[in-house]
This record gives sequence, structure tokens and C-alpha cells, in this order.
Amino acid sequence: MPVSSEKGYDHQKIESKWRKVWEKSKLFQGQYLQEQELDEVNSENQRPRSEDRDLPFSHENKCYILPQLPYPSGSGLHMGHSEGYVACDMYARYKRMTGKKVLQAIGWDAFGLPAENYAIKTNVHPRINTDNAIANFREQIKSLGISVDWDREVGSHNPDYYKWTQWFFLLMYKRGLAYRKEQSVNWCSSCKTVLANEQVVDRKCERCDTQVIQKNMEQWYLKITKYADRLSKDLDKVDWPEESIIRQRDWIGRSEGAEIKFSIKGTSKSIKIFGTRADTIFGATFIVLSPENPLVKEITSAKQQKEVDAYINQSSKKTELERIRQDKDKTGVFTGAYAVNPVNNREIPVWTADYVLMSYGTGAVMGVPSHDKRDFDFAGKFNIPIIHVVARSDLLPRSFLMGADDITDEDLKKIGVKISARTKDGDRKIEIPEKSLQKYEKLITEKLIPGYWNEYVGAETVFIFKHKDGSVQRIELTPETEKKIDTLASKFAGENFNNGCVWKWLADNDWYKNVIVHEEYGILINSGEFSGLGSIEGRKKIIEKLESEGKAEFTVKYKLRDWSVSRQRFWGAPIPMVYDSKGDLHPVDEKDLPVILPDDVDFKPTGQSPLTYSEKFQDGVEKKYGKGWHREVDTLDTFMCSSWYYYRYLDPRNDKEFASPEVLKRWMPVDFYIGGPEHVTGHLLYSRFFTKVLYDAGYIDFDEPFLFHRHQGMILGADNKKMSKRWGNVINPIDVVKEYGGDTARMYLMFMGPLTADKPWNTNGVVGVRKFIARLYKLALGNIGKTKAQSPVNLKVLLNKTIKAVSSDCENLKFNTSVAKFMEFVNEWEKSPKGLSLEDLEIFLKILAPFAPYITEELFQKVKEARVDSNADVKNRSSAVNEKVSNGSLKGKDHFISIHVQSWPEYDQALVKDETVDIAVQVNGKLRVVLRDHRVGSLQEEIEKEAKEQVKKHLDGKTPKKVIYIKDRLINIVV
RNA sequence: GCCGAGGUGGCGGAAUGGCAGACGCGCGGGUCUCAAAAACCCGUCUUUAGCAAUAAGGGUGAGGGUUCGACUCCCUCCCUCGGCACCA
Repeated sequence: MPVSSEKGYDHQKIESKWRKVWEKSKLFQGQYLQEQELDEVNSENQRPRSEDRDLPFSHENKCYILPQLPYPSGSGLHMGHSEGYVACDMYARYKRMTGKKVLQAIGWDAFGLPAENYAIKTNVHPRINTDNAIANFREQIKSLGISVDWDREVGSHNPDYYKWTQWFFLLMYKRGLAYRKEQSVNWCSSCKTVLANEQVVDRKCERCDTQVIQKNMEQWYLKITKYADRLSKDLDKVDWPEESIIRQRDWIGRSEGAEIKFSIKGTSKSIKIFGTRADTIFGATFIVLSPENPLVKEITSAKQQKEVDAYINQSSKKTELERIRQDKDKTGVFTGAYAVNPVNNREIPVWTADYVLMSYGTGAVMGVPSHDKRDFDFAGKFNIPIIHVVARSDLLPRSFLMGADDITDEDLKKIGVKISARTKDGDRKIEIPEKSLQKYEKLITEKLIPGYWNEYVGAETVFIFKHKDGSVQRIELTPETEKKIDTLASKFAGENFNNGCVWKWLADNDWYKNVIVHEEYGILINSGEFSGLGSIEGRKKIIEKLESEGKAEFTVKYKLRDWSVSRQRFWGAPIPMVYDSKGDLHPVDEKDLPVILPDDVDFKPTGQSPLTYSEKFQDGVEKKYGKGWHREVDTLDTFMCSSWYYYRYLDPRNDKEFASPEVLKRWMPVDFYIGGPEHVTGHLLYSRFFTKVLYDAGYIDFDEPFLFHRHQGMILGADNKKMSKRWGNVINPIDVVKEYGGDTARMYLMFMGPLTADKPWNTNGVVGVRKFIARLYKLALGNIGKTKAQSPVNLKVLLNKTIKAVSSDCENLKFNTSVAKFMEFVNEWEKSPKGLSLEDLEIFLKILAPFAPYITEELFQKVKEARVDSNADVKNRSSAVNEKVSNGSLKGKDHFISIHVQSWPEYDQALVKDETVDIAVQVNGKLRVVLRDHRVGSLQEEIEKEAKEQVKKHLDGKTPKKVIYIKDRLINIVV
């Protein structure tokens, strides 16, 4: 099986050779050192480039490429990550060759729960495990030929890194953005720590899958909510996948609405509700307070006291899960109080129910069952009236004809009334155009059977009662008249009117039910002076009116909550705060950073922070600050470490600043960021928050860190399931690299499909790429021996087309189709007995270089040596390097001309233009014939004549009605 | 329930209004070989007719629409995946 032993192409030998050379010659390094002027080496010597592509540095010319900070887990880099790193690297290599100043770096998100949990299990210090994992990751990254600048490598668990994580915390603290408060938090009883909302997935701990419970605790928070508005709006500034922008916006959950005051009958108290649908206020038939709302206790009547207390008590005991289980089954208790609707003075009952959350809005809502699903369910359960106040703008006044046997369909048709449906009993549902309303009322008045009533629903709901004596009563439905209508209706319908409430009666009619929920773009009905207005306009007018009366104000609310950042764990950056003897908080002085994480800690979880028990940690605190002083013992959420790492890459050894103003200006913001979609509502949000805080504090002059962002898809197992130990379908890139080579692994990862799609791994597919590279190697070696002066025209043309296609694919991250293009070229080349000229071979190697860095370097050096026109110096240097590599004497300062610092080939415009084309001939849009090898730019007459000749039998002797000619592509003859 | 992405051969996928299935895998046949592997060559959406070259028809989740022409644009529905989930 070992393909590596197949004749000719030995990837292990080739790849390990070039890895060594690149590393020793610091091909992709040194930039940082130069920037810091720590190295006197002449940059020409250090980073030799071909021709004059080494453009001076400018902001337009820089390209900061950022692969997502990996979490170095014990099981190593997996295929899913690899795809992101490979894609970044291909882009970086491509950009570098087009003359951009590229910065690509790597680091380690080294703190965190899994390492600590593993440490607990094995009783080995997390630092040891983590450093081992990092060493492993480093090897994996290197084996995939990722061209990062290793001088910039950082690890978040190193004091010179977390010093600045702590600095960021202090910056937040000084700016009033870090604070402590007690509130209900997500608690994982297995990890024994608090979790951020973002770390709770499906109500479970994202790390260990334990059900998360709610617990009241005092915790550190960052006031990210202060930035909610900007975080939401500034998403306009970035080029991210649209769906991710939407997802982050939804997470922030900005919604515009109003706070509206409802006074409480018989008291001077009032309830402030928050709602986005003030337009539906005429439909409010109850108020709901969250059980946690303190107002509940104040307003509850003596009679309801016991019941309400019991309910509050019961709901406080409910876990989050129990509340969810009752999703469909609403619970609640009447408080005995009534609120007064400020728009129509309607008195409506005040309830308390746990479907209203205290943590959002004001902890109180107005219940509008006609236009809100939850209110509808609640009203249904507790028999609360339902008033329809928004109608779809396209629906005419409607009615339902009963007791109207004397009215024929003809009668209705005559006055323009449309029958939209019939019930089983033959009753008719009708639509009444506005202009027919009067005629319709007349018809009803005349022909309705005495003892029946009819109601129609339009801008207002109108009831027409025909008494047994033939007299007619017309009543519009308003809060004032509804009682009267109820009375009449029960008199008329008797037992049939068993709801005893006209609103309920209306809602039970099914066409009414269908429009009961949200209808944003509807027309207000049954809404007094606002009837007839559009929903959005009506909403504005209603709020404005209430505002003028001091009863409402426009408000914006967010779903986003403040970020909980303290963790009762060991393996994280200590929070740089100290408590004095009274328990008051003081920040650690910046010059005393970092607060070192001690190594002498028993990290077994007890629910108390392990640092509580470290003597070393508190050592010297009392001496420095005073008796009774002690350090904060919680550590920071690891997401704080990863919220700013891209700044540290720019200046990783700076011990005065997190990064110098000069390098920040030079490199930021990030031009190209690839990472997983799982970070949209976590890391990406936090990083944007950090950046905005830095901006406000004057450290930077931009307020979005990642201008361009794309997600790599997930690599699934061969069985189409998520790669996981559980399914035994995990593929380790290191195995693939060993067996098939880094070039093959890279190219296959791209070849599998579009970058952003989820794709199953197929080891059989790898073979195809491997064959391609082996074939290329064999072909190229044969070709070099031949040293052709000129490539055959067809190859020359195809080569130029390939350059064009690959260039555009690289710009657009469509690496999958590039790989296909390379294969097509090699297929064609293989068929050509004459082979390629060395010059063209070199060009082909160059465009393949970002994809397959090893094999192209190997072949490029061979071509260089063989090229008759290459200068002796280059040739000598190349051979010298090769020799030094083989005898192991290569030193850092040695250099060679690498393919990876060559300039990207340009294609010849003239050559990519086809001289002949195939023209498709369609008859009635159906393909019939293809005219091969036609001259480019043929006129219609010419083509039409030939086409008609060729498809004669399909024309059936008919004369064409129409001929569509698309130049150089297609002709369609319509008969 | 709501929001988002997607549905194309046996499989991964290509084609963003103009020749559907590029490229690769798999499969079938062949060359080489004592044999096998490797390598290379030919074929491979499907139905019907034909010994065959070939010819005619159908086909991109389903149905409708726009267009000379639709995998591609519009509407309705179905299915899969991801996210959110009492956020008023």
C-alpha cells in the first residue's frame, strides 16, 4: 500500500528537505525582526525576491492574513481546522507572490477548561499537557507547509501574553466597563464553574455536555451591552458572510419599541410595559407581569394574595428546563388588579405569568392575543377576550352569512360581493368591496331572517341585529358597546352563543383565527381615531400621542446581556484585582502586571476557585497593600485571551505596550480572516467589543478588527457524520501527510468542494490528488531533460487560460476549481509528445506553488538549474543550497531563490482569447447541433445560414418566426 | 415556532440566464505481465430503437410562473443541515 515507495515521487524525502531549507533560510520570517531593527541583516539578503516585486510598505500594499487562533487540544489538530489554515496559507502565498506585504502568524489559545479537566483526570499539571499539545500542533502546522512567521508565535498561557490580557481587564475596569454583580448565572455542576451565555449550548455546558443550572452568584461582568448599538450597526462596515452578520445581529437582538404606562385602577401606581407593537394597543385585553417583578407584590389584591404568592414561589423554584417544557402550556395567576389602557380607558386585568421574563424590557407586557402567539395561547387558556385590531391590507371587509337563506348568490354578485368559501352546511364566507358596503347593509337589513344577526369585519366591526319583530339595530363594536352586543347576541343565539363574549365568538370563526398573529404590514381596525392607518404609521402616531401625554416613550432594547468573565477555575489568567480588609475592590497597578498564575496549586475543583488555596498567590499582598488585603481568586474566561491576540502578533515581544502604535497603524485592521461559524456569537463579537473599547480609549483609529471574514466548512467523516471519537471516523492530518504528503493533503482539502461547504472526507479521493502530483513530477522531470525551446501552441494557450482562471479563483477563494484546472492542464500536457518549454514549465510551477509548495519548490530548483538562459549565479546558488541541505551544513543566513518569493505570472491577453468557437444551434430552445471551430466574431447572417442548413429536418419546413443570436455562443431559431 | 444555508449521476462536486454533469473517486473494458500490483488507454446521467456508428426522447427535490432560452430569476410546497427559542 505505501504509495510513498512508488517509483519516482518520494514525498517524504522531498518535503522534509524543503521544510528544513525554508526554516533555516527563514523564508517567511524576519519581517518582525526587521521591523524591530533587532537584526542588522540586509533585507535584500535576508529575503531575496525576484525582479523588483519587493514594493515599499504601504497601507494599500499590506495584507494581514489571520488564521483563527487554535485551541491546542491533546488530540491534535484535526482535519476541520486544517482546511482553514490551508486556505489561509494558499491565499497568503498567492498574495505574497502578487507583491503584497503579507503577515501571517500563529499562536495558541492555551488556557481553558479541557486542559484543566484533563489535568485533573491525569494529575499532570495543565502547563505540561498544554505545552506538549502545542509542540504537536506546531509540527502539524509545519507539516502542512503553512507559511507563518514563527518569530511572532504567541501562547496565551505565557505571562508575557496574559500580562496584557490583564491589562485589557484593567482598561475595561478604568472605563467603567468591568463590574461585579450578583445575578442568576449559568452554572455547570460538572466543571464547577460559571459559564457565559455563549458557552451554553442547548442548555448544556459546551465543554462537557452537563445540564446547566441557574444559580445566584456574584461575578465579574464586562459591560458589552453598552456597545450593543454600535456592535449591531457597525456590522454594515464589514465584509462577512451575510448569514453570519444576520446571526450576530439576532444575537444582539436590537429592537425598537416603546415603554407605555398603564395606570392601575384605584391607585396612584402604574405599570410600565415594553412592547414593539404599540399599534396593537387597542387590542390589549390584559397585562402580564413577570413573577419576579416587584410590582406584583405591591398591586396584588388581598383576595388573590395567597394564590399569587404560591405562584411566585413555585415559579422561582422551576429550573430553566421546566419552564421550557411548559412552552406550550401557559401558566399564570390573576393579581386582582386592573390596569387602564391609556388609549381607550378600557379596564383590563393584570396577571402574573412566567412566560414574561424579568431580564428583558421592563418585566411587563401588554397582552394582545389577537396579534401575538403567546398572548393568544394565554388568553385562550384563561378565557380572556381577543380583539382583532390589525387586518391584512389586501383583505376586504369580510362576513359570514347565516340566516340569510333569502339572499341568493345572484343578489350578492349584483352588488359586487364575492363568495370566498362555503361551509359544509352551505353557509357562505364573503368579501365585500368598500364601495359595496352600503348596498350590502341594505341587503342584510331587507333579507336577513328575523331573529338572526350578521356582523362584518372591516375598518370597524359592525353588528346588525334583526329582531323578531323585523326591527333592525346597527351597532359598531367598541369597548363601550361590547357589553350591549354580548347581551343581544346571547339573546339571539341562546345556547349557541356559549362563549358569552362577542370577542371570543369572533375569534372562533376560523377566518378570523387565520389572521390572528403578527401582521406587520397591516391596516389598523377597531382602533378609534387610528383605524385605517398602516401598522407602522399607526404605531408611530399612537406612541407620539401617548408621549405628548407623558404616558409613553420610544425605547430600544437588546437581547444581548453583559459578558460574565470570571471563572472559578485554575487554568486561566488571574483577575488583576485586590480586596482591602473591608472587602472593597482595588485594581492592581499596571506596573505590577502580570499577576502571575502560581504553579503550586491543587487544581481539583471544589466550587471554590483553586487559587483560594494557594499561599504563593497571596504571598506578599499584605506586605505590599496592608493587613487583610488579598487578591481576587477567580480567573478570566479564556475568550478574553482570544479577543485580542491578533494585536499581539504585530508586536509579540513588546513589554511596554500590548502593541506599539506604529505597528498597529501599519498592519491593522485584519484583511483576511478565516474561522469557523461557531464563533459568530462568541469570539467574533467579543473581539469587536475589545476593538471598540480600544478605539474609544484612543489606542487605535479604526473600530472594526476584521474587515473580511469567511468561514471554512466542516469536514465530516467518511460516513457524513461529524468527526468524533464516538463514531470512530476521525482523520488526523498528520497521518494523511505521512502517507500521501503535505502537498496532497493541502490540495485534496481544497479539491473536496467549496471552502465554505461542509464536506465528507473520502480517503479514496485523496488518491486522485496524489496521482496528479506524482504524474506532474514524472512529467516535469522528463520535460526538463528534453529542454524544449517552445511549447506547442495548444499548451501555451491552455497555460495562459489556466493562469487566468487560477488567479481569479485565488482572489475569490474558489480553490476547488483551481485544482481541477491544474489537472486539466497536466492531462493535456501529458498527451503532448513535445512537452513544455522550461520557461512555461516554470510558469506552471509558479501558479501551482501556493497549492503544492513542496513539489513546486523541488521542480523549480531543477528547472532553474537546467534553464539554459539562467544566469550562472542563480544556478550556482541553487546547487550550493541543495548541496548544503544534503550534507546538513545549511545555516540561517544562507539563502536561495525560492519559488515562493517569485512574482505571480501574468497571462497573455492575446493567448486567452479564442480564435475559434463552438456555436450551439437551438431550435425552440432545444439544442440540435453544434457548429464546431467557427471563426470568432462571425456575423449573424453567416451563422444563421449555416445553422438553418444543419437543422433543416428540425425546422419541419416552417419559416422561423424569430432568430436569437448570441455572438460566438449560440443561435436559437424559433419556429 | 422563528431566522439562515442547502437539495444536480453510484459518490465529492462543476456550470449564476445560453452546449448540464468540468475535475476527481468508484465502476466496466483493455494494454503491459507467467501472474498480481502499479502505470497507461478507452468507456461510464438515463430511456427507447439499432450488431454498430448513431438517432429520438427524458432529466438538476415537487408543482407553477417569467423568458426565444431556466440548475441559475419569481411564487407555492416538500426534505436535509445549522442557529435561536416564551426577548413581547
